[in-house]
Amino acid sequence: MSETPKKKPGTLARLPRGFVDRDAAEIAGVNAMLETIRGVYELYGFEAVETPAIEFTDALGKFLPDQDRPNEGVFSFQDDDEQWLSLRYDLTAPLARYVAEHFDALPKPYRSYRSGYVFRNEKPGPGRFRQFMQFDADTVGSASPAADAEICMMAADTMEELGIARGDYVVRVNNRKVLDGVMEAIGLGGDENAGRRLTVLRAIDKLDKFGPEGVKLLLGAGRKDESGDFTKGAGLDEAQIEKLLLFVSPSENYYYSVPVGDQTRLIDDDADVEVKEIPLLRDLFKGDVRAYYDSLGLLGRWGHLLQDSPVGTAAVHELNEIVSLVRASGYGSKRIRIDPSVVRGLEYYTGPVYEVELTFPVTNEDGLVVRFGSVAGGGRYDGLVARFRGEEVPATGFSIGVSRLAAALKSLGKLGAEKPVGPVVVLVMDRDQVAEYQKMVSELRAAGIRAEMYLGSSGMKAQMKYADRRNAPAVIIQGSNEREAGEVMIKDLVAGAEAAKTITDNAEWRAARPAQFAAKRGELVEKIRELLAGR
RNA sequence: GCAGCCGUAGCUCAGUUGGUUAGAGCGCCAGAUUGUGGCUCUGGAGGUCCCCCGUUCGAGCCGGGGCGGUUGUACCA
Repeated sequence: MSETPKKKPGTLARLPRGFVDRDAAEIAGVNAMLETIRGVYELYGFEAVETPAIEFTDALGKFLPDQDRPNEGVFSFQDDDEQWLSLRYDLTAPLARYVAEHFDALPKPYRSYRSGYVFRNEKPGPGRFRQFMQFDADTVGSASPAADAEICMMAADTMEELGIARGDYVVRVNNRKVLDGVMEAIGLGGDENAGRRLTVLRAIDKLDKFGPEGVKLLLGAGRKDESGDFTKGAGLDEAQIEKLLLFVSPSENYYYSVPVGDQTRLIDDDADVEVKEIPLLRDLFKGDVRAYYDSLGLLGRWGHLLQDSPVGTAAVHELNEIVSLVRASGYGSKRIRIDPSVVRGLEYYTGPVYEVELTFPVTNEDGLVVRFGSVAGGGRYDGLVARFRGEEVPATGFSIGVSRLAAALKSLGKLGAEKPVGPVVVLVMDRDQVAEYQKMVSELRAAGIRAEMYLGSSGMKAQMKYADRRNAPAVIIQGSNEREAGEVMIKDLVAGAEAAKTITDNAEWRAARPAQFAAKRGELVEKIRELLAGR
């Protein structure tokens, strides 16, 4: 007795960082979300296909892990036969493997969708986890910008089906080849400048985060963050920076151009009216380059700036086609727009890239207002399947970050974050009557009503607390009194809680026993059904 | 990875110039109430003061190192 009982050391109940448990409310909410997304994709004619969570490491397009840091970025391990395997870090690379493996049997173009967990071995942050869910849709085997346009429209539809209002999100579109063309134009072409091009692209990607001033620093000498840490810049000169910023500065005018006869006409994005012809405009603004570009809108400006670059010109044409396709279907610039700051995945994208951004302020768990930013993204990856086959296979697709989007929907109140209604609980009043209680449960279950018998060993008060905690709609009480009368006592917990709000006195509370009624034992199922139907 | 801030009960946090047995609120469990959720009251359980080393007669507090968390930044297939 004198000895204090030492607590056994035991195993620490803890989760590695970047991983989360999901409770019933969360699962229900996300499942509803997945069903909604699936509905939109099916409507667009996409079909389901799934691949496993583990692939050969090289199939994911990842270099083999080196000895010292085999898990840098990707969770990897060696199989019995010493081949390297990895947990997938996205759903696109595995799809490319799938398509390549079943190429002859698949209809092409091949539209498919899939959802699942992906894994990244990196530092987690707010809204960033090491295991998270993605929902992808891809079209493989079509090089047409119509395939890209379709994905963008589907992305917009998905957001609205999920309850995000028009104007609270935007699908931003860019083209990797446009960026390549610009690099060339400022003298950053060629293999020897590959490293600097990367730095420049990354700087442009930060445009909406740091603004033009911050990007200017990153393109030049470098930038210091608020903790005092310094990020080295791209080291461009004033003229190059000026040109780049002119190129990527957003335009108030969302025009796109359509050929009419041998002329090109500008069409206003939203109003869908013809504006003016380019040759006229060029004369009008002679001498004022900025004003001229502004009047052209983004695509007009780009077309002009890139007129000497074949790649850039082709890219602008692609964007023009995407825009005119989505406009023709009624998707205005509030929903889908060209945005110069979209860079994305620096590795495998080869053409149009897109990103879905939420534009409304989100209040996080700590009550702070944060910009939520990107919840989905994708683009064209014509080279990915080619890694498995000799020939290039054009493909485009996008990926929704389900976990992130779920958090945003929760903040909007569009995700059922309510605790799901629990089962009807049959209390155990007398231990020797367990068989009878179990029979009640069976009758309810046979009638399709969620029900359970209390399986613990505590007294009635604890059983009531249990039912409360389960969010049970009702409990069934049968003690000796009721049993002798051939009855059961049914207590409506929701109505009871409501009634109790006005009772402050303890004696009254105990005497009142609100919202409960006796029913004949034979009418149990019927009465419960009525009670639940009243909800 | 780099930089800043922070680690005391399940949670949120007090804790004096370094000094006896480390506290509060909330939550949890039980009783008041033979068989009724809430309120109230009473009682109870719950601590490696993140870890290790050092300084000291003495460390939750001071010093060094590590680990963990968080924020910014980098990376993001």
